[in-house]
Amino acid sequence: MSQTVDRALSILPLLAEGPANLEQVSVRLGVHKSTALRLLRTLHEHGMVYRQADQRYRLGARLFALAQQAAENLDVREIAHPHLVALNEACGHTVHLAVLEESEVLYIDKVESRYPVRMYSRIGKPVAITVAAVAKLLLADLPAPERRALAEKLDYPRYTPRSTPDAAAFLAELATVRAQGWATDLGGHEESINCVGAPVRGTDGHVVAAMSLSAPNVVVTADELLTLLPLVRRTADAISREYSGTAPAPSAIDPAQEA
Amino acid sequence: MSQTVDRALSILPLLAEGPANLEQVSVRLGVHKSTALRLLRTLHEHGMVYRQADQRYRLGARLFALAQQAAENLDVREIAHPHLVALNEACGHTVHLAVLEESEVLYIDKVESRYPVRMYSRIGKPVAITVAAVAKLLLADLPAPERRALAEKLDYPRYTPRSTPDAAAFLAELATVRAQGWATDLGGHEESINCVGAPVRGTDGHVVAAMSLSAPNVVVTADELLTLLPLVRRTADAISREYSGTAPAPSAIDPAQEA
DNA sequence: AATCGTGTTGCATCCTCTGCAACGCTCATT
DNA sequence: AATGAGCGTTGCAGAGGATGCAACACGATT
Repeated sequence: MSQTVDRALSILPLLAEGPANLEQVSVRLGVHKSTALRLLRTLHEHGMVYRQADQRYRLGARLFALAQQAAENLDVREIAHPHLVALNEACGHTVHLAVLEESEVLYIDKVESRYPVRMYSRIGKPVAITVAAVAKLLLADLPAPERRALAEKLDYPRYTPRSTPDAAAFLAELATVRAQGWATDLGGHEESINCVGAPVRGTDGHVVAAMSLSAPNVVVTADELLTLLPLVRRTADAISREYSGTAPAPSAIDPAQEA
Repeated sequence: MSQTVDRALSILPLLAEGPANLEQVSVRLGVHKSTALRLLRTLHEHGMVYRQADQRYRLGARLFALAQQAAENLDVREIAHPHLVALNEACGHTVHLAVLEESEVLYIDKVESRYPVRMYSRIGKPVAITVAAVAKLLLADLPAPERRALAEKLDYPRYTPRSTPDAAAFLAELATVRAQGWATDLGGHEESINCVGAPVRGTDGHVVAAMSLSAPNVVVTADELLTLLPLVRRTADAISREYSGTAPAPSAIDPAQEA
C-alpha cells in the first residue's frame, strides 16, 4: 500500500539473513543507493537496524524489545503461565502454549524441564502446522470453510513416515480432534517425540490457544504419555476458566487438584 | 529522515503498549485516520501487526520471527551458549550473556537454574547500565573519550544504597574493572542480589560480550560468589578463545576443566 | 428508525521521496 | 606519494506517491 514503508520493511527480513552493506541492500531492494541509505537511516533511528563496526547493517535491539513487549501483552500467556509451570513440575515434561495468527501457529510460551534454555529459539519459529498437536487443536476450531481452505493451501512435508500426508488426512484428523476435544502428535514431527494437547477456550467457547505436553520415547512411551492426558485437559480447562473470568486467579496452583 | 517510514515505525512501540484501534493510532501519530489506515495496512502486509477479532491492532508474529533471527545471527551467542550451560550446571546460578549496542547493554542469553521460564522476559529489556556487572565490563572497554561521554550522558538511578551514584564514581569503577579484567555488582541493582562477571574478547582483544553469574544473598554470600570468579573467568576466556578461532569447538565442555 | 462511532474509499493537492550526479573518504596498488 | 577503485554521503530538481478531506458503508446502541 505504501511504497516507502513497504520498501523499508522489506529490508528487515533481508537483514535477518545476515549483515549486509548499503550496496547489497539497494540492489536487493531494486532502488538507488541513496534511497536505501535514507530508508536504513530511518530504520536506524528507530533502533530496528544496527550499524556494526564494518559499516554493515544488522537487525537491531529494538526488535527484541518490541517482540518481548508483544509477548507480554498476550494475556492468555500471562494467565496460562503459572499453570504451565505447575504442569511441568507435576510431570517433568516440556509444556508448550500456542496461538493461531494469520494462518500461522505460533508458540508463545514454553516450559522445559531439563534444559532451561533458548526459550526464544522457539518463539516465532514456524510450527509444523500439519502435525503439531497444538496446531491441530487451533485449526480444528476454525469454521469449516476456512478450515478446508487452509488445509488445501498447506504443504504436507513428510517429516517422518507418520506425518500427516495430505489435506484429506489432515481434515479427517481435525474432525477427530474437534470431536474429542484433544489432540496428539505421535512421532509425526520427530520420530521419537510424542505430544498430547488440549485447547484453551474463551468465554464463547472458541479456542483461543492450545497447550501440549511433549516427551521423547526414551523417557515415556506414547501410551504412558496418554495417561497424562486427563491432567493436561484439566490444566487447559483451568486456564480456560481463569481466562474467561469464571474462576478467580488461584493463589497456588496444583495441577493434580485441578478438577 | 523518511517521514512515511518514520510514522509507520512509530506505530510499533505504540502497539507494544497494548492493542489499539485505528482512531487511537491516528491520534497518537498526529495524522489523519486514512493515513494511519494505510500505514497499518502496509505493516499488516509485512506481518508486523496483526488485526485481532475486535478489529484492533496488535504487534504481529513476524516481529517474533525477526527478533529470533536477529538473535541467531549473533554468533557470539551461538558459541557461548554451551559454555553458559556448562557453567550453570557446575554452580547452579543464573548466567547472563550481554553485548553493547548503540549505548545500550542488551542481554542476549540467559541460563537460569531453578526457574526455567520466561527467558524472553529479559531479552531486550533495558539493562541497568550503571550497575550491572556486564555493563561495566562492556563500557570499561570503550575508548576513554567515548566512555567519558557516555558516563556523563547516563542517568544514575538509586536502585539501592549501593548503586553507582554518579558519573565520577562510575568512571572510577570502570577504570578498576578495566584494570582487573572482571567486574561485580554487589547489591547495586537489587539489594539482595550479587553478580560477578568477566569479559569475552575478540581476536583483537576488544571486549565483544560480557557474561556474569548472579545469585541472591540467601543462597550464597557475596564472598562465596566471589570464590567462583576464577571459574567465571575461565569460562569467559574459553568462549573468547573459541570465538577468536584459536580453540576448536570442544565436543564436551566441562567448566571445571577449562584452563 | 435514527444516531453515533468506526472503518473505508476516491480524489485533488501538495509534499516528500526518488534517482541522478558530484563529492569525499578510505584503502590498496603502483 | 600518487592514482584509482570502491563505497558511502549529500544537494538538487522533478515526479510520483502520500496526505487530508469529505463522503460513504456498516454495525451497534438508543
